[in-house]
Amino acid sequence: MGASKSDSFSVEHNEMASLFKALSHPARIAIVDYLLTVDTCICGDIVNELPLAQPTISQHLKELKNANIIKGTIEGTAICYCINPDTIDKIENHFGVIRHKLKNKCC
Amino acid sequence: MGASKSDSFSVEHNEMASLFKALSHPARIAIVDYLLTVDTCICGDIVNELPLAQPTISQHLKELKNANIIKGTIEGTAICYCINPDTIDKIENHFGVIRHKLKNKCC
DNA sequence: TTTATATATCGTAATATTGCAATATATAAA
DNA sequence: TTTATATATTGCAATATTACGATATATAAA
Repeated sequence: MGASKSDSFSVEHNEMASLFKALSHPARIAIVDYLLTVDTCICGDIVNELPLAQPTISQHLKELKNANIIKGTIEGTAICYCINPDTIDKIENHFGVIRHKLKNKCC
Repeated sequence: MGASKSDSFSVEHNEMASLFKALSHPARIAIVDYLLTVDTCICGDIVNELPLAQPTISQHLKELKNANIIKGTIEGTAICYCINPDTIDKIENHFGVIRHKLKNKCC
């Protein structure tokens, strides 16, 4: 085997797992962090910020985009990336539910 | 290649990535969800709840334990698993910081 | 049109993850 | 001690991820 049995789980569980998978690599955490640090959304220099080759960064950006964690809009030759607040909401909400359920627990 | 270049990233970025990696599989999301659903922490029946073989579940539980997302204490022959609220705090705090930074952004 | 710059895609090697059968371990009950 | 029950570990095959060189694409400037 090796493929995860995603068909066996609920849509919601799969959705949350996909979101977390997109955030499960330090380079992608660093990208999100960097996008939040710079003042504007015009971010053509992610490649210079991280110790990875350009194709590798492009691949990580694609995964973040596919997971709807970031959005990219074309600005001339560069691409402007920024965080998608809706997805952050979704994740925060997930932990809000966990927090709420934890309140009624023995530990 | 294939191994992620974790040495090249900050300890904090690696830590957050590890937490998300532990949550990046639908079975592990389902386990956390189930632990929050049952009334008590005595949870010997996770195997019956999920469509996976016992060794597979054991492996997923181990990953959640290694990431400090769940704790397990021995209760006779069974093991009592429950969520570690401290780790939930850590993740919520991470998104709190993101949320705060997003407030000062253009998009 | 040519050149420069920014990003994406392809192909591929190295490594990691997933899932499970078989087996081991450990405690409780008989 | 023997048997039953619960969980962990081992070993391995199938698949996924990571990283990057080479190359493609696309827009801007010269």
